[in-house]
Amino acid sequence: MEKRRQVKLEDVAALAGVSKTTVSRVLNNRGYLSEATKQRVHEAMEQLHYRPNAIARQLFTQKTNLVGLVFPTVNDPFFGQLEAGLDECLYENSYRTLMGNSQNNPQKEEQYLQLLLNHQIDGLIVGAHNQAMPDYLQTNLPIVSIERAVAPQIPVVASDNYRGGQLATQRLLDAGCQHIIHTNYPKDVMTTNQDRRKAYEDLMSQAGYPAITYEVNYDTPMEEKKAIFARLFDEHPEVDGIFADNDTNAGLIIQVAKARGRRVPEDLKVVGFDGADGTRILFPELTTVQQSIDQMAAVAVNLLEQQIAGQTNVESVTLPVTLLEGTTG
Amino acid sequence: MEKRRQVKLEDVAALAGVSKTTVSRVLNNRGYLSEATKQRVHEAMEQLHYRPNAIARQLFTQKTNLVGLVFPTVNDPFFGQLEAGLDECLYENSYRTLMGNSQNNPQKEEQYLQLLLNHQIDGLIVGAHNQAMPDYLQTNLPIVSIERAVAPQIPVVASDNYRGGQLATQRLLDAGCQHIIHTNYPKDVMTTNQDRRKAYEDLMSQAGYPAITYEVNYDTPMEEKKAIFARLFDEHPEVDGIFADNDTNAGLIIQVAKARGRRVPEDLKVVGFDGADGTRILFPELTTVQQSIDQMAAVAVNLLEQQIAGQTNVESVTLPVTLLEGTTG
DNA sequence: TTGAAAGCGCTAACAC
DNA sequence: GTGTTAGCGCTTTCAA
Repeated sequence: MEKRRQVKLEDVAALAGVSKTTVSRVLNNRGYLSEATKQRVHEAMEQLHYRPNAIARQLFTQKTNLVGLVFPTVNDPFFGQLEAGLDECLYENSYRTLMGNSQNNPQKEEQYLQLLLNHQIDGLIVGAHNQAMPDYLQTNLPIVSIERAVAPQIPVVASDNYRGGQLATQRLLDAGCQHIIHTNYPKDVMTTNQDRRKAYEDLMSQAGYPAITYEVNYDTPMEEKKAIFARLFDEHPEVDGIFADNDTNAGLIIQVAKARGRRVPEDLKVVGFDGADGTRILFPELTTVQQSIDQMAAVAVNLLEQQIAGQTNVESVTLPVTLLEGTTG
Repeated sequence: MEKRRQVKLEDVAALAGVSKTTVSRVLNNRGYLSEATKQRVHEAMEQLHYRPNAIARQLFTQKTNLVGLVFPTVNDPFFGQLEAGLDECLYENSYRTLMGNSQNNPQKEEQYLQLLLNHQIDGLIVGAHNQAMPDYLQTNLPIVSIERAVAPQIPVVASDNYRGGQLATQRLLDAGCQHIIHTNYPKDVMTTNQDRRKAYEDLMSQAGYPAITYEVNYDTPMEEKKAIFARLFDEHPEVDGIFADNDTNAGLIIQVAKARGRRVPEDLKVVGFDGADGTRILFPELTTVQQSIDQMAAVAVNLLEQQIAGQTNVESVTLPVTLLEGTTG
């Protein structure tokens, strides 16, 4: 493959009849320069279509302005909105975004992290939903975690999941449900979703009802998820309310329920969790607990900025949730 | 800010008692090396937790293994699935993904492109939906476009949009609709969506009906979109069928219609376009034209690979679409 | 089978 | 105001 010869600083210097230093100064607008020189250099740059080589600069400055994002997938209303928000906020702080979709595969997540680190990223925002917590996260690389406890010293941005779980469960209880079932990740998955379960269990216990949780992992294929929900209805035909830990599962559950002749909300009430914008457009009827997704993104970037600026003891942040009234629950 | 001193190749060399060259050779598995040496070097690397600096390597090799993605937003069922697919395919080809959400803002798109180019990316995949076609796209950087004609020499991966438009319109005609309205981008937006409109217009003309298109831009805020659709119903109360150029608009239209007391599909039939997985979960009732999104991603990466490998005359690819039977149309 | 030295493109002391 | 020079961490001729 032919290597295209790039216009470099030296070429600009030659054309403008100055030294590399001067061009560099013009480029970075540093130091004293005569207007005439600036002018000539700018002209030379234009003429040659000069574009500075970020790699070379990065090698020197040890700063890449790159932030890595590691999430299960971007193909999801919640993560999609979140990553779009992160990208936007990072952009405003003049960072570029390196995307890594781990597909909830621990091995892939590790590989991604390795690669991102090799790329000398300036920071990392993680929200992958698995247990892999490699010890190279123990570097002093600025890291922010979203909805997931990674390590003690890493700040977490999360919704008030316990409160969300309360809102959802209470809503179903208020609607008169007596047999409420919950869906969530397996207990060993270290995500803050577990707080939603905790709230559900506490409220059910207080109300004197049994708490039953069906476990569905993030990377469970869709058909398999449907099979699990079908089993739910087989094993618990008395179910009259379901608190799903995310809207996608809520949608799937409603599909399965309807296919079995259950009417929603007459025979079965369903409350979801997330309330992403995309979901609101396609499925506005869904009653759900809405997270402040855009705010999460903004806060996360802010916490990362703080760390990059050298601040230590960056505090975790919990954000409020609201119940969104639909017709399914 | 204190600069963390990184372990470098030289440190490994010192510890292993060999030269930098040797370590580099071990790293890249190149040249002849005695097993004993390899062993010692590997041990030293482990001991020091050595991680090669990709930036330094990139400066030399002029290859970053980075591919830029420029799309309007990742917060959308279609683009979300597409970018997730691209990221996955690129990952398999050992490329990392640099994300750029242009928000359909030409200025932001240009800035993104500049930044991506400065980062010395190895290739670019674009699907932004605006007219900005900067002439620095005329570099010999490998580029693939998705669903958008950028420049003659840049290969495009697109669905058979004309066929899709036919399928959708014909479906509505077959269902007995006589007043079918279409939504699409303004005519000057250079996207292949215009082929959907063309098909609609051709079929309407053949059937002897007038063709009416309401124009909605990608970046139109949601409330404004709703206002446009409300206007649609005001101006054309006789409408009995709508072919929306994407599922999100279809969803919005159905919301507006229902709010005005129209029953779908009894009073109004709606057919969308895209058929992304996420949409299928949340709104399975929607009749829509499904694009082969995952395949688009795979093909796009393949075309990019071809260009990176030095191949010229890379051909554009058109992919098939299918009508997905729902209950709304 | 291994090492010395030059250089990728840029920046920043330190001179003048 | 501007230039000289060294060096960021790595790879690769070329020589031994």
